[in-house]
Amino acid sequence: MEDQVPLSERYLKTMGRRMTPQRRLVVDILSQAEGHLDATDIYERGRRQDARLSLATVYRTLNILKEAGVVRELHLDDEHHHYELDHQDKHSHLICLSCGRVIEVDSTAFAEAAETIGQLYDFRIASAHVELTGYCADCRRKQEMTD
Amino acid sequence: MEDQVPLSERYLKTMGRRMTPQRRLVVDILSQAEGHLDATDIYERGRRQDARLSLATVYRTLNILKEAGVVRELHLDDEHHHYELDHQDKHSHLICLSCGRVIEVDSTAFAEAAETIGQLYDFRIASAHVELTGYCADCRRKQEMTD
DNA sequence: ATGCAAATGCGAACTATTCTCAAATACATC
DNA sequence: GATGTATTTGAGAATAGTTCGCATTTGCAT
Ligand SMILES: [Mn+2]
Ligand SMILES: [Mn+2]
Ligand SMILES: [Zn+2]
Ligand SMILES: [Zn+2]
Repeated sequence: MEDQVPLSERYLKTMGRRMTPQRRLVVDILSQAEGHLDATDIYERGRRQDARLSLATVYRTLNILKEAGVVRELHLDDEHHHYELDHQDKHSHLICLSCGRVIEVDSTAFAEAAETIGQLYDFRIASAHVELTGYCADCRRKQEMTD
Repeated sequence: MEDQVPLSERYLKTMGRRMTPQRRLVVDILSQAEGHLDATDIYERGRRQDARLSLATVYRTLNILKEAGVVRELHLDDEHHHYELDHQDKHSHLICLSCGRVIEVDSTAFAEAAETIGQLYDFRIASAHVELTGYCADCRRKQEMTD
């Protein structure tokens, strides 16, 4: 689960882009992260290793990695985006509209369906992203109590 | 395809919220729209029928309708959100990272998988949203020509 | 009809993200 | 290994989507 860096470098080269220490750092941080990081999280962690890293570079890097299909941009809430590496095992997100909790679920079935659709529409899928928004069991229970 | 209004009203009541002319108007605009509207689209169309409608109300209404599961918030690009009614036939979006084109595809299969997952995790799904980002056939062709 | 919590409008405020541009640097080529 | 150039970076200013504050209005339960 460590070295996503060489792989990412290949993706970048394919797009005619360069590998830089800053980009290496962002990929590295994402590959070591447990959860979903936002741009500021990445920026703060990055500064610990490179005190001159700028936030603009973080954003630029994330956008490039997104276009390369290396990174997924998540819309877990409306405040800002979160990011995760797109390689790891296929999973999707259940997002509770009430408490904001994010439950990760396996989505092998979704991934297969996506594959089929991609072929059907002659569309090269870089990233398949399923968001199921709704209400978790806890919140529904609380809801019922106030009725 | 017309009167989504009574249905929406029921959803609102369930959440202890009121039906207002402004909310009626937003639902009505969405139900008559062909494509995906952003907040400003809705605001401008709304002003034609109610010259005092405010943009803040449009945003507030969309957020409430989203929580009620009446409206889906789409992340078609990074500029702003787009919205569509969540009732109509199940479909998903292929979003080209190069040209921004949005292709609508049937996703009955996705919807069924979502249903199963919801039950498995005891999660009441309000909205299932599949975004497949990647590169459309046209853009891939253009890409190859510049290599 | 009455009362009150909820919703609206307006502008100001917030803040995530992008832009600008001079300085630094990756990397293809020699 | 040195050179040249297109790419990338950092810093801050600028942009723009979205939310907030508050006085006023209004839906709707009683
Ligand atoms: Mn995840
Ligand atoms: Mn659509
Ligand atoms: Zn919840
Ligand atoms: Zn395209």
